[in-house]
Amino acid sequence: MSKRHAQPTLSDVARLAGVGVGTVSRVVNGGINVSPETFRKVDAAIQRLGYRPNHAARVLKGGRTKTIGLLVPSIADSFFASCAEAAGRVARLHDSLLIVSVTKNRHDAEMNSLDVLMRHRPDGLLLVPSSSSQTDLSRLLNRSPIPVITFDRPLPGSGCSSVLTNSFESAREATAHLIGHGYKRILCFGGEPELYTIAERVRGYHKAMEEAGLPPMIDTSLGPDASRASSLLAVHLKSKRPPDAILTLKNSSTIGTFQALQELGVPVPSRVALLGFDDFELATTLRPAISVVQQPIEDIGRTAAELLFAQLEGASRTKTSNRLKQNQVILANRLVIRRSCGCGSV
Amino acid sequence: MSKRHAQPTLSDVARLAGVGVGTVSRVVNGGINVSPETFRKVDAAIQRLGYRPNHAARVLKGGRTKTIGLLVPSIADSFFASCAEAAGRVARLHDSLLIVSVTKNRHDAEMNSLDVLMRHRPDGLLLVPSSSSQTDLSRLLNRSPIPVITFDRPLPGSGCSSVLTNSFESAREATAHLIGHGYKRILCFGGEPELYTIAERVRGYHKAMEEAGLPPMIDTSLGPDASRASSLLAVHLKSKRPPDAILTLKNSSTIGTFQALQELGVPVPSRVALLGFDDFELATTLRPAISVVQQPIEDIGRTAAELLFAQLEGASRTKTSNRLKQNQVILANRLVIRRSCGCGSV
DNA sequence: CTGTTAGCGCCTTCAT
DNA sequence: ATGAAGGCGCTAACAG
Repeated sequence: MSKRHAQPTLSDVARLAGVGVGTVSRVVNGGINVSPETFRKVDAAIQRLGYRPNHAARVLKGGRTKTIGLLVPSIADSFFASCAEAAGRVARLHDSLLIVSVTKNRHDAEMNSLDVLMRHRPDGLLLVPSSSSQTDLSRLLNRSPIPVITFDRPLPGSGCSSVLTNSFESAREATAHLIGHGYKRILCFGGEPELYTIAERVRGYHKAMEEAGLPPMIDTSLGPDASRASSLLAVHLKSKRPPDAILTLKNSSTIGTFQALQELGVPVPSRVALLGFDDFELATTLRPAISVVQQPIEDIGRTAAELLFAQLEGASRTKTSNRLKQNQVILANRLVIRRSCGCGSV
Repeated sequence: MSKRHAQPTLSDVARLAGVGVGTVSRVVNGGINVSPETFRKVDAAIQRLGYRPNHAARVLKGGRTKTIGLLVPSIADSFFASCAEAAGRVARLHDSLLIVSVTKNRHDAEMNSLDVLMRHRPDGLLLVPSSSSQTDLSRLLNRSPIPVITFDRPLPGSGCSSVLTNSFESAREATAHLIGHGYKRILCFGGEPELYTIAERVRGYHKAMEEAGLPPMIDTSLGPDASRASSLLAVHLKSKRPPDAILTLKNSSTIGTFQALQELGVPVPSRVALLGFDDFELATTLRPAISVVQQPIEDIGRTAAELLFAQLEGASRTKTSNRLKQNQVILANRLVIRRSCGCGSV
């Protein structure tokens, strides 16, 4: 250890233990073909020096980095945070760590983050693509030799497996539930219609309305945060055909809509019923309790990570990775009925 | 590129461009001392091959890993998720990435995660210590040459800088506010009294009660989740000295307490007032709106990260890191008065 | 300006 | 069972 404060190396240990570096290496990696006595000596030296293998050197030598890249719109968002936690658990089971970066749902930030991320040579990548149709993203991913799983949204044409939920079906089901209550003027309300999940939900809503012979009312101008909910809804409520029910398209829209309704003094569900996408902690505590379509958040993150490690292991032992690569896992959402849709109240 | 699918290396690029590896290296690192024409040639080769520097090799060569370790109790917790997001932003400004791992507030998991994390040789560490007094943690940290900043909680005896909030003072202030309302039987309610922040808040509560000549009522048996809030509160409310106000000690306790009160049919604030630690998104939407002590969450994460990078840069240019190392940043909490404490209602 | 070379720390043969 | 040596991809130092 010539330099001050430098971490001890294999040869430091070897010198202290009076053996060769090869022997120390063997000890570190399980100690096969090492005599008990030597093992003891070396181990003592390791402890005394506080030796830790240099990860970079191992990686350079050709090993895995034991890291998984996680690229999500935001880490502060409860949905993605829970996915991340679940994925992290799986990663740790595989002795791997998560390198996290954010896209803000913007293509430029996404490409940039991805570029930085890839420098670190993660063994695999968990990705929530900001858009479904970025050919440069697909090309970049295709050129890279590591497996990529997208979740929450697919990336068509990239050949990546995806973990999704049945947004279309559950939106249709949720809308049908509202229709079953007798509501005729059901507003489909939210923002970011360019996102896959939002588009699918709008499609499901549309289908259900169509099947019921009801005219669709769609407003996806709310934006990523729900700050404009109140003014937007005020207009809707004053129009000639004010909605008698609202289907909101995501977590923040649901909350924003409820807040706006409360602020505007609109009784829920008697004047306007509410049914929203994504469950949230206080949904049962608000009055009325909010009916929602609940996504299996933990399952999404966990499944995506499991799929990734399956490909990682499959790739190292066989070349039939094609079957795995075509996988598309669709998880089922659950309609959780509480009060805001009109159920339970007279 | 002999091996299939292997990433191109410097020498691959050099060969294709017909130059030496050194020249390619120069181009990659900014292109100083390279003729425009050579630069162009090399750059073209880089593009064509899709070359990316091998991070491991650079690190092995002695460079920074450009990663920051982030070790928090949970990443799904909104408080730590927001801290992480803020820290991540700062990290990206410094061209670094976040490696995230969780402790679950358990010492064994913490040591384990730390061990795995340190293998990756992060340039620095952002840590929320599970306990204030783990000598083995301090020892491990001291032996490692990288700067460590703790946040939310200090790690006395480790020499690490910390970013904290004034839990004691703000709890005292919050309690004083409740006392000012005229409440006499103020219950201090929550769980995990072994955590620094909780202990400090209890201390602040205690101080305020003492100053007012009121007998303290403290129950810290709630546990990490607030599942037992309802049964615990039922007992308190049926006792001879039922509380007329409650100070909750953290986010989940506040929410759990509110839910329990609602469930038990206890009117807030008329029968029991509520004031809680940590703001949350729906605090203004609940009825009554919840009064809280609001922590500057983003600032905590950001400041911790900034402190870390300051040390990182300081260390590389001078040895006067001691002054920096003694830093202890205390951020101010803010008492946000809404309705649940009794303000605004008649 | 550019090519060559010596390691960084580790693992993996290959001898012994 | 152990030691010695080569090379992973890169940067920095030196030679031209």
